[in-house]
Amino acid sequence: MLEKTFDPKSVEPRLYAAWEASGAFQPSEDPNAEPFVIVIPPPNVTGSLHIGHALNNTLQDVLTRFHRMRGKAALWLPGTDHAGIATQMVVERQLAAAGNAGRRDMGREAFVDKVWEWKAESGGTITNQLRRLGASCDWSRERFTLDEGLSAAVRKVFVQLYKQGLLYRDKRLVNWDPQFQTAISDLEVEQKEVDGAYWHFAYPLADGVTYQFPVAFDDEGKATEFETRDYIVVATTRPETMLGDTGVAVHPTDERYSDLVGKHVVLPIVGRRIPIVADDYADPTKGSGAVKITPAHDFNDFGVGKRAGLEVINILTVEARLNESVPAEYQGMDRFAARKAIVARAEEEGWLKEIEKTKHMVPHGDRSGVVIEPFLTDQWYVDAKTLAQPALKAVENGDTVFEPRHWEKTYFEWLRNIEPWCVSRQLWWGHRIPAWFGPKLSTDGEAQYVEGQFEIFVAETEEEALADAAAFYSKLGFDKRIKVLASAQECLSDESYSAANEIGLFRDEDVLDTWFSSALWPFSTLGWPEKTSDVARFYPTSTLVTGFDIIFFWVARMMMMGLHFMGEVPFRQVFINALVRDEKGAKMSKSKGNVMDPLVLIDELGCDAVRFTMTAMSGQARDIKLSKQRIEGYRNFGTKLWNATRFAQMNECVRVEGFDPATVQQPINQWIRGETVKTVAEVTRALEAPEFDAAAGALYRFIWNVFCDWYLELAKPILNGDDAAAKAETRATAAWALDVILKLLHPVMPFITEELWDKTAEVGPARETMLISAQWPAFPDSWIDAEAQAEIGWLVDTVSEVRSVRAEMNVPPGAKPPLTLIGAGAETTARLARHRDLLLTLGRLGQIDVAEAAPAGAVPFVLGEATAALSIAEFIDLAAEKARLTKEIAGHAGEIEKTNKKLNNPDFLARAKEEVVEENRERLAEAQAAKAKLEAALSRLAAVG
RNA sequence: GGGCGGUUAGCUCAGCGGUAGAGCGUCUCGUUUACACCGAGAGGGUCGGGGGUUCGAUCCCCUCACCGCCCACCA
Repeated sequence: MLEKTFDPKSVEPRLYAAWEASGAFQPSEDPNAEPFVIVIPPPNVTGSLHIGHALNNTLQDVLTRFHRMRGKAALWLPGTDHAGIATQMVVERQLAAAGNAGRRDMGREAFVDKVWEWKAESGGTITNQLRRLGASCDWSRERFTLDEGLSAAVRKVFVQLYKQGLLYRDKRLVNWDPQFQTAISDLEVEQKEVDGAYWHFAYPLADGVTYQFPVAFDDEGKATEFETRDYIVVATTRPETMLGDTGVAVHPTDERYSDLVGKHVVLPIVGRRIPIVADDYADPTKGSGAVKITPAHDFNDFGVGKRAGLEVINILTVEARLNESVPAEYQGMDRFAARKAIVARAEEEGWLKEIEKTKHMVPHGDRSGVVIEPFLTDQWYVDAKTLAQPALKAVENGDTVFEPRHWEKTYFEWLRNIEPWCVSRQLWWGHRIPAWFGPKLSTDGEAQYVEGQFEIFVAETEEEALADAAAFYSKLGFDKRIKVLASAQECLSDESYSAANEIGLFRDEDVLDTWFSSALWPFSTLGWPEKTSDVARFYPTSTLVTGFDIIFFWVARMMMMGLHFMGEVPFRQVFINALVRDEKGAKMSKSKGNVMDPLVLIDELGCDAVRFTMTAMSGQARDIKLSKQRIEGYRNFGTKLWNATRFAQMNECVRVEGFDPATVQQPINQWIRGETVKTVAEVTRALEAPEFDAAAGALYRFIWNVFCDWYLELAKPILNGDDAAAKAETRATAAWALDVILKLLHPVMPFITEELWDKTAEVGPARETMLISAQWPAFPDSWIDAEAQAEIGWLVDTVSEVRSVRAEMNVPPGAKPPLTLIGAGAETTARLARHRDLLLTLGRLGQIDVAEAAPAGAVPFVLGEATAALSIAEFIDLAAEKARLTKEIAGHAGEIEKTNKKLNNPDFLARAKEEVVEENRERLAEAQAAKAKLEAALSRLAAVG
């Protein structure tokens, strides 16, 4: 006998181990089995399972289990991401906490070793947590973005893109993160609104130049008053950058300044003469209309500088301190300290004209949280624009479909406006860039280094790079030995070249953006570039389930790389799941303290409850507001199923070998057979779509409101009755329906269903497989019996009406009043005869009669063509009953009026579909009949009262 | 400044051209031998405002308002 409630804590680990041991997580080897493949969005190896993972991975597992049960070769391929910056940060922090040397003191090799050590110890956290969620991943295929095979894939991709001209090195402004001292991509920059100011500076004109500046205007906006100025005003939100100014720009059509173009100003503090140039970028309506230009530290200014041929002066160090290009007193100063110092100096010297407080958007690093600096460096870029074209086309023509569809717009929008992707990072933890630099040598006469310039050799291995270099240099006439040196410094030293008669190469120090390796995930995990059977069988994958926050970071890039290297989309469908928020709709964050830990929830309420909640709520477009109460409700749902099974067990509802539901005779069994078939169809349809919430809803309603609330209640009289045949049939049907329920519910609630699958096999025929490997049900529509549906529908209505009247009239539960049917047709009379016992029990009735007229003092209600009357004279409250009847009549009257209006409208009759018109006619007739009956009852009542 | 969502019962959300739904909460009743993590019943909505299309609009179109998110180099 089952315990009174399900105990998830003891069951979950046991069943998970059993599933894994059974080999069910691995895809079927059957060559005829159609593959169904999901690659997991690899969580950061530093991560731990949060509620978003719980949602995302539940949905993936639901799909995987569903398709597995449908006989597909289901593969859910798991793995983790090395997460460059995040992981490096974690380990650095840990080193610091333990009082160890920092990474720069340790050196690269030692530090990277440390990270691997950390990974070996703690890297398994998240995958173990996925197991607790019940994730049926094929762990034998688990991958890591930095493992041997994936590294080979990364190298191959890098080299090929380079050779195809789709990956190149370029010197341009990048988003520089001074905290991590690395470049980051546009996507890793977050604009945040902060309090700031426009500081208006007056830059003095050089060479004694003056001009007339308008200060008063008439109604038409014409200048009426001028003042003579020997300065030009510029505004800035970043005063410290003025030390790197190399020009002032005004708009070419701005008459106020037209005489000044070509003149110069003398930059305060620095004393540099810098030109005033005309450029469309300057907006005459903003500020003074004149703008200072700092090409090395502003993306716009960089463009202006290029067009106007201005000097580019970098004034910052990698830590965003002022460097040696600024006057000595400011060197080494932090950028924000410098800002204050410059403003103070400007005020003191009188060239600070105004401070205008404002809020403005400032770029911040998404991981470091510090203000990003535009910084001029050499970096590697991927020509994303070119790669984006096939990725756009593939979604445009439906090779890959987003669900919900509207996310495609977001995808298009980004890809159509895509910028080159900066893929190099000045970090240590990651895929080291397979590029080697050699000296640029002058080719006329004696070998000479060309200062600061390099030849680049991109190759998958050092040997290849050396060979490439040897070929290259010998072609130029330098027949030297080529060797790889440890550092750039060594390589640059002329002595080593001259003395040893060799050319030194050094490998690029940088690593690749983590997303570079993630972009290859759908094929690299299958073994590419090796020609593995997995690649052949499982690419392209079926469905990708992920959050909208990484459509750009990940989805779009996988599309680009997948199409480019595999010639096919990486997945057929992208299911975008919502973002989980707290019950008030706020984003969960540790700092807000509103985080719901899925593992705690699993501990408290069971994994199945958490999973069902995630599935049921996944329909929400953008946000899921999660409350614990909701999860409790679904925990209760599990308990309900548990107890229904317990009831079945107590009543010896045992599965019968060879039982054929098609042959059942009892109306309730025919009926539940039909309801079961309908539910199978609906759940199957919903999971195919996938519409997870629809699947969960159908399961919930069927199991609770149909199977438990009605079928089991209707079965009770038979199960307790004397009709042995009916009893046996009902037992077998109940067991059958329960089996179907377990199968249908298994993808969403795997643990409780597997446990019940096992427990219900203690008697009856043995199970051939665990539920996880059982076959998904499918039944013919012919099993839906219209007559049984109608009959049980009538039964349910009758019981509901009786209960409703009893409750409204406050009839004590113990009272067993008689019920009289008046005007019942042959069919109703027959149904009554068949289900008399049921009606007596469920309606708590004393007896049921068929009569010509209602007995005196009976409370009437309409039941199809008949009227039913409940004899409860002793409990009747005349006023209450009058009120009840009056309200019912009013309801029907409203209905009649509305329907009449429609049916009297010739346009409606002429244009509406015939079945709609017919439906309205029926509705009218029914309402009229019901109203008449109730009115008669009301008048009888009035006569009595 | 562009783009995308949302606005339906007290709360959280389904529905998306033909009689407004669910869960939770509320109220009433109930220890009937599966389940109080339960059962029975009830109340509760001019489907954000305004136009339009249609025989008919919560659903389609336009417009406004409010909420949220994403993208964007404006001093």
